[in-house]
Amino acid sequence: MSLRHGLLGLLSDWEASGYDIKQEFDGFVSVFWHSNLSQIYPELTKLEQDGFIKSRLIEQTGKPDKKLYTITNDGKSELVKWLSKPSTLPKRKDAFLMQSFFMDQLSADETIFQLQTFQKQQQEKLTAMNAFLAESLASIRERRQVKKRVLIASAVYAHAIQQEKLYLEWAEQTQRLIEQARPLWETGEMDYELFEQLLVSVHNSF
Amino acid sequence: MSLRHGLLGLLSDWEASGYDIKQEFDGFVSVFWHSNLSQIYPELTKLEQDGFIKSRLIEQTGKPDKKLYTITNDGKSELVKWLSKPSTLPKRKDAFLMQSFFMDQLSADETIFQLQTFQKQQQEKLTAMNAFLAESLASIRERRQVKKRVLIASAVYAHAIQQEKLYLEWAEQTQRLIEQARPLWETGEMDYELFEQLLVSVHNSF
DNA sequence: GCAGACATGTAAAGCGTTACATGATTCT
DNA sequence: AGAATCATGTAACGCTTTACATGTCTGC
Repeated sequence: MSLRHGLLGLLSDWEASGYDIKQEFDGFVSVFWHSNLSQIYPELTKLEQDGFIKSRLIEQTGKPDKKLYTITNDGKSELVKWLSKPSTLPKRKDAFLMQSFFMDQLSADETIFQLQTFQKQQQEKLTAMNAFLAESLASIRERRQVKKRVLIASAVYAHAIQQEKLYLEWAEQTQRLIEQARPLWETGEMDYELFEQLLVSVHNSF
Repeated sequence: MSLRHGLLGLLSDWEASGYDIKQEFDGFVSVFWHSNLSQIYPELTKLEQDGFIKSRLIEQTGKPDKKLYTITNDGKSELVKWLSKPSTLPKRKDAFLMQSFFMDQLSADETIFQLQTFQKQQQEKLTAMNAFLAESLASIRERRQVKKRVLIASAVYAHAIQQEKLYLEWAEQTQRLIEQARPLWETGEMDYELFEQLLVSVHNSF
């Protein structure tokens, strides 16, 4: 039931089309949610049928016509109801961490290569996110836009950046760990003292 | 296609039943994946049909009989094939961050209450995770278990703990942020200088 | 006596992704 | 000439969750 409430949330302070909403899901909102147009359009139709949003048709020339949605009072109270409900802690699904977990099945070089590939992509993502936040902040300043949503959005995005940064650092650290544990990968065995030392270093890294 | 490979990964160094695997999904593995028995059992059946795993029936008294699965050579090479493939960056879906993003629709007190509720649950989770890691490390030491999987598992788990800790700290920080921005919540307006200052503090928190 | 651990499954409903379908305008 | 942007949708398929179904033993 989260896409539903995500749509209501976005429409709670913004008149938008399905297409507009998709842009947000690919931009700012992507740090905590995403969705496809083929899911968004039917969900908007359902929300309108339930009376939580209503639409008006904008005829355009040169571009296809579009439907702009706004939230109704019913929709707003449904949103507030959802916001007031304590949410269960998010359950993580992370295919890359899962891959990492099983990488004892690969050679040391292959393992490090995989971590490096991830690291590069992650670094690019972080750079883009930093640029995006800087740009947003600049635009907020320029327009002197004092809004609650703007403040929270910054806090949420800053947190997302920190998360991604931590993940990047982990990928770097773990490459060094595998490098140090090379004998274990190469021969399947290792001096217990060194092993213990590595475990301790992992434990102390936080 | 990730549950499939998760099952192969777990069976790659362990003979286990569907029920055993579910225990792992609720324990250690839960930091990066989870699943239900009603999904695990059919998937195991499919994997066996595809020749990636094979089973033997253990007859038990007092308990229901159980099927223990082991990985086949085909299964192992399928796993390695998957492990060697670079995975796309994980896309986050986090209903609580989404709620937070829209909390400008609640009062300052309600917003802080929601963050506090999350904080408490998150604190409990972290405490449990710390205890779990300490226990694992103790058991590893006791059994002098020198294994690649053990080393990676520790690194993965330590990272998961850091992630959760960061999230907890964010919830604490954000409560303070809302507190400082109370005029914005209460009256809808705020001194631009103070607002800018808050934005800068969010930006500098990382 | 009842809850929980052990153990395996099926069925239905809900959620999410990918592919298909259309069509004008603008940019490279 | 071909790709990208704007704009809305349907259909098929796959993945995930929740509910249903069964039955013994152990501990409170």
